[in-house]
Amino acid sequence: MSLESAVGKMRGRGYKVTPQRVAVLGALAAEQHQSLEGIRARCPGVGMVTVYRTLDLLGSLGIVRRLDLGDGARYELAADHHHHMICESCGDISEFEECPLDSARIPTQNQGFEVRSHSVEVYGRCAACL
Amino acid sequence: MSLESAVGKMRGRGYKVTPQRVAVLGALAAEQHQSLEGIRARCPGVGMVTVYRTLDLLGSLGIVRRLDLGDGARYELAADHHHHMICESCGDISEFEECPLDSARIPTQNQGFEVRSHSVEVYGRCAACL
DNA sequence: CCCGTAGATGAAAACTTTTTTCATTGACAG
DNA sequence: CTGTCAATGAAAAAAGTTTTCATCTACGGG
Repeated sequence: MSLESAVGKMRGRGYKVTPQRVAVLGALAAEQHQSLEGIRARCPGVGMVTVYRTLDLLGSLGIVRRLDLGDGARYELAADHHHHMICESCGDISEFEECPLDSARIPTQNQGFEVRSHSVEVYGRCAACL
Repeated sequence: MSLESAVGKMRGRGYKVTPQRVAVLGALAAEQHQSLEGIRARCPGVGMVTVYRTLDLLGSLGIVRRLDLGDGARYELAADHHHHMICESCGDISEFEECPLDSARIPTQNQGFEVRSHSVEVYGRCAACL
C-alpha cells in the first residue's frame, strides 16, 4: 500500500487530501503495529481528534487495519497478507508471510459461511527472551 | 472447564472462593463471548470493580480468555481449543473445533520462537446474512 | 464452633481512551 | 479567484478501566 495509492483511494471517494491525513499516513508508513500514542508522536502538528478520525477513515477505505493483540489498539498499513507472532514476555510483534491456514479445514461449507478474511496470531516466547 | 475444577484452581493457589467469584463463573458458564456488560447483567449483586478483578484473576489462572474481535473486550471460558468465525454483518460469533493451522508452516525454527498458543479468527458473512 | 487475619469487596474518585460538539479553517471544483 | 462544504482542533462529554481506602468475610488455627 503505497502512499500514492492511498491518496488515490481518498481522492477517488471524494475525501480531501489534507496535510494532516498525509502526515498520519507517513507516520503509519514509518513503522508497523504502532499504538495511537506512537502515531501521534510521529505527527506532532496533528490534533488527537484528527488522528482518530483519520484512522477511522483509512480503516473504512481498507488502507489501515486495526489490531487488538491484548495490549490496546495498534494500527498497521494493510499491505500484504501476513500474520503475527507475539512474544508474551517482551511484547515484541513480528510478522510472517506464509499463511499457515489450511482453508480446507475451515468448516464453512456446512454452515454456509462466506469467508472474506482471516487472522492468525501465534503467542509464545521470542529467541531473545528464551 | 467445569465450575468445580475452576474452584479447585482458586483454592489450590490460595485464593478465596467468594460468592461473587462463583457468581462471575456462573455468568461466564451461561454463554460464551460475553461482553463485560453481559456478564454484569448475569450477576446483579456483584460490583463492577469485583467483576473486573475477578476476570483478571480467572484470566491469570487460565480459566477465562479475553477476546478482542474488534468490538470491545469479550470473555469466554477457556475450555477446549477452538477458533472463531465472526460475521462482519451481524456480529455473530460461532466456534469451530478443528484447528485449521498447519504448524509446519509457522516459521518458528529460524526465528527461535517457542509457540505456546495461537488464535485463528475467520471473518466473513454468515448464512443468515447472505 | 469461634476467632483472628489476610485477602476480598464496594463506593467513590481518579485515570485513560475515545467520541461529540461547534466554531473556524482550508481543499479544491468551477 | 472564489464559494462551498468537508475537515480541523479545542473543549467537553462519554465510555471504559483502575486505584484508593474503609469495611467485610472466607477459612485455617485454636
